Amino acid sequence: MAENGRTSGNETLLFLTDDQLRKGIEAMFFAYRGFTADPDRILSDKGYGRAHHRAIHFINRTPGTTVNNLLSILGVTKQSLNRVLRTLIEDGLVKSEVGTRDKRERHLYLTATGSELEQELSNAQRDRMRAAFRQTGPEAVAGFRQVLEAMMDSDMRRHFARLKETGV
Amino acid sequence: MAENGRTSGNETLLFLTDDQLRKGIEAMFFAYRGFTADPDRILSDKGYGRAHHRAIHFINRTPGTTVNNLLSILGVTKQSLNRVLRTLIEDGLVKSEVGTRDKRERHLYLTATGSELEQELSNAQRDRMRAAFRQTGPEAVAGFRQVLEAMMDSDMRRHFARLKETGV
DNA sequence: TTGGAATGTCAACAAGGCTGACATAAAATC
DNA sequence: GATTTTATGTCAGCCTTGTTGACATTCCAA
Repeated sequence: MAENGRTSGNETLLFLTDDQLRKGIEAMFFAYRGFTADPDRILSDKGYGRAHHRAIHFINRTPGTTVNNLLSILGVTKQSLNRVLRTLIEDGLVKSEVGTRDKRERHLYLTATGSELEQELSNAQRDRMRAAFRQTGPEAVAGFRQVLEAMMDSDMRRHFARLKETGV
Repeated sequence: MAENGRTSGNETLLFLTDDQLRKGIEAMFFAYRGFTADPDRILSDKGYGRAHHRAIHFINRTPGTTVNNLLSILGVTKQSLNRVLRTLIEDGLVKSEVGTRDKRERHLYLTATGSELEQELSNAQRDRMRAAFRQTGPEAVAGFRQVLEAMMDSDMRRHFARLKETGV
């Protein structure tokens, strides 16, 4: 057994028992399904998938971002991202502009149509998150955010922290 | 704009601004990657994927569960689950027993080998969760769990609640 | 000038979702 | 007893989204 909920100082930490940790794990599993359910529905109507949503979300968040930066945020291969970007560009949701300083780079932006879809997706996702936040209150929300941030890999935490500063 | 962080009663709810909600959304995205990262590494070494992990996890949690029950927890099609179960049974990680009362049903159990893998996976996942819980403290953990539960679809919340009672 | 970085593209493949169709056995119902 | 429904398995085929490997282009930088 890896953990019994007690520290060496004999202080009982009930929230660290295997049982509590398992509940946290299962909560993450079930909640993530809810988290993606609404956008998934909207996307599948339009012939897109979760990968398109992710690309659209982060292009919206950091307009003009390069492909490489997006790759490192999304953690996929360039071939995989490229397939998604190609369809989004073909469909006129994303535009790709050759860099001025460095012409190798492509800077990515949402078009008006792309922004519309982004709004639709993020409204749906925010609605659910808002309901959950409202229902549980600010202290729960603070805890929620703290635990999630502590659970990230350091690379992802870096991206998250950078995005946090870019407020609306 | 869908939300401005104020109620009709003019009470400012800073944690409900679009910006706060967006941070919650991005936190979920990045944290889920961390959440699955360690098991994914272990699984890919053995030629399995996340789908196998999910099956193994819930068979371990409710030994003797039927295929139908597992389907409803996992939210996939029987064809999809069957493919995963078949390989797990062939590889001797899961055993399937015909029901005694209802002989149409198959009851699923982990074998000793299956239990070993389950332990390895859940230890890895718990290690990360434990580190995050320890780092943030019991109040944050309580909030984390509350918000996640509020974010679930009602079907999933039902499953979650049922599993919660089955303590270790 | 040469090396390396950023990007794109082509091909092939795998996991794991999906639908639809069909088979079987057993339970439930009429 | 006959019929219908349920639980499960299986086959075939499709889609999305991930992977690796190979190769071309462009262009910055040493």
